[in-house]
Amino acid sequence: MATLRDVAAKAGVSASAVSYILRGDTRFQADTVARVRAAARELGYSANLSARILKAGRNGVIGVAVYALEAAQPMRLAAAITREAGERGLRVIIQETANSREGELQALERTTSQFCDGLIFSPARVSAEEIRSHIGTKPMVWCEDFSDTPLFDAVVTPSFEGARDAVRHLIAVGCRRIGILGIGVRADAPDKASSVVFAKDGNSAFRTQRLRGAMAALDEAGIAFEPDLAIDCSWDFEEARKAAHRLAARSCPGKGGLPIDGLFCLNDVMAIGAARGFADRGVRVPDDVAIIGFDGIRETAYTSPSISTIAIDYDDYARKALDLLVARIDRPADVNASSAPRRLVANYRLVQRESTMR
Amino acid sequence: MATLRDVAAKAGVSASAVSYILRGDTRFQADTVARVRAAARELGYSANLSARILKAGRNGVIGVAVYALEAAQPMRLAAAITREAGERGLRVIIQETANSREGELQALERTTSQFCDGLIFSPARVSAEEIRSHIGTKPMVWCEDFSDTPLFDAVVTPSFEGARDAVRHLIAVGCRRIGILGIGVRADAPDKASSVVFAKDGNSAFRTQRLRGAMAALDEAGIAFEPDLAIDCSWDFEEARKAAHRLAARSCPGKGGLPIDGLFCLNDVMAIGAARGFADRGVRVPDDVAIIGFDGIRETAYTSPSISTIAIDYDDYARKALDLLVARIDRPADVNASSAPRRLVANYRLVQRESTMR
DNA sequence: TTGTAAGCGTTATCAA
DNA sequence: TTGATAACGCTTACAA
Repeated sequence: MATLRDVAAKAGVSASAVSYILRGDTRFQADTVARVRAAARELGYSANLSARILKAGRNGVIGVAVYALEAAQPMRLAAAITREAGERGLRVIIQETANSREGELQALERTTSQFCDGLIFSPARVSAEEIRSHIGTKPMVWCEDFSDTPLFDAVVTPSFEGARDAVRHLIAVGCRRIGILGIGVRADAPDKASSVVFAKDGNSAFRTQRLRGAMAALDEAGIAFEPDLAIDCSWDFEEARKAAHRLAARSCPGKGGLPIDGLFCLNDVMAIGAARGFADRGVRVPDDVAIIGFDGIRETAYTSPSISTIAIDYDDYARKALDLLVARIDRPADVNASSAPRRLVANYRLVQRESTMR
Repeated sequence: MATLRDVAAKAGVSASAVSYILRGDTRFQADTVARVRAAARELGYSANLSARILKAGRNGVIGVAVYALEAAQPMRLAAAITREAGERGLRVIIQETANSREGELQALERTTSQFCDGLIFSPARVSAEEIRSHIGTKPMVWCEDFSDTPLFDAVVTPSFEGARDAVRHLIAVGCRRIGILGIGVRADAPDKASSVVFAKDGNSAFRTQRLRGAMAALDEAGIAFEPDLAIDCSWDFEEARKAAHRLAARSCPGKGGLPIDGLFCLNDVMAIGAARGFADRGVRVPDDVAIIGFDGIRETAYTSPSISTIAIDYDDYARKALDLLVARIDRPADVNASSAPRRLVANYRLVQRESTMR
């Protein structure tokens, strides 16, 4: 492939002149500029980004690490970041962490971080301090960080508010016995009945936020929170489906034998799974149980019935993440080190679909 | 971040010794090796991959370019490649091309190609010659290339065989009036009725293959191909849904007013969309129309009804793509240039689900 | 068994 | 207005 020197030789100037001119430096003579541009075009020259980041410390590439390439929500965000970055003249590369500590460390200390000006990441298995020690001064935006003493800029989902609106919506369409699917019960917690429900793993404070938002909505409607209806479930289609099977099997003195008439799922994947699980057992959605999810992944519009959800505005999320990241990338290292981390909240809206149409 | 020199200084050896030792060279004294390893660990050293590829031309990273980060099929493959590469000690980065010429060129001449030892890619808007001129001698595996005179190694989906099996299956469950959804009618083709059906865009020979496979199955069963039942449709959920609406509206002298009793969709996304479209109109799947898709994306198992499909073995696909790529990466440049491109075919199997259970 | 030195393709400093 | 030149962090002959 053509290098700077090839272009320089062809245009009859020095390599440094080519470097300057191609990056838009204006202090060269018009005909020199023209010659260089022509030579570059003819040779199909394109700057080597590895060399560029090595020397200049920047190359206009943003790295995004996601826990799974096949998970709708993180890829929705990654796609939004790619689009938004493109409009700002930045390129994006994606890497999978497989939700493992090893995968996250790989992304941090090798691949992604080394090719990029900055990272967008939602770590779950590596602490903030470790991250800092791995990436040094390289800017990072930590998605969904709710730490009290954050080390990084963050964008977060309005988990509390969104969850509250979701449950308010269920109540508004007539639900009174509302289940919550996908809570994490801490293994060492005394009992679920004490209403002390915790996230089971890593940095999933947002799960707790969603739970609290749901409980707030119940509370304001004067509906008692029934710990029995807060159902532990991993955030996964098949698990949610099985959970729905169990719910359908649970007999109850009330009507229809079903313990609930509304179900708030802490994410959309579970909502889709639960809907499928109810369909398996002849439970009608929304007639017997209304369902609402959280995230706003595309699939919620495609299922039958389609699923109501708290749709996060991922374009807004991406915009905010890039604002934060680019600000740090553009800032001189010293002032960067001394600027306090900021936390921005993404927009959202409730989308009503068939699963709560009644 | 710690560099080779930092480690060398700490261990009291030269930088080259560190480089050799950390890459497993055995000819150093045991205690030197131990000192270097210890120093590297304490400093949290990790080789800079940009520097490495710049100097050595290799860094153990594979680039995958996909047309959309939110499309199930390419991401299924990207995930499989990531896993398989991980087992071989390689890392993977992903980039989106947005199915645009500009996006594909970006991936080729900038981002992905510059950070990687090789590329896995399914270009649609850039010709083989252009690609060659952009990436030079960098190895690439072209997914779904059916060219008669290939310039690159390729892995392909068994489109003909899979499609034939799909339609054979519809026939086996009793379908006789079989629609085919998602053909591309070439704008300048004389008429569809002449059975000359072409791909509309870029390098989508696999579409033609699927169509031919379907027709072969009809043929061997003695069922005449009815051009009227070959339905043009972009490979997209909403378009397929609308196509199903139109089919449901089409009156017919036969039974139930429906012109078809089976539908082969050239990919799964359309199959899911068509199923949803039929549900919208009260057409029962599989009772009124049996549906089968192609690809084997995860979502086919999740919908209601679940969708039968030709499930491509993407793990096998990934393995084959990496075999081809790694062979070229490991080969010296000269012998590489003179080895003819190879084409491998991925495994597949038919998965029967509710949409054809009858 | 280890070190020296050149160079991968850039960018940035300084001089001309 | 332009051009040498020295890095960036690494690998790899070649010397010692």
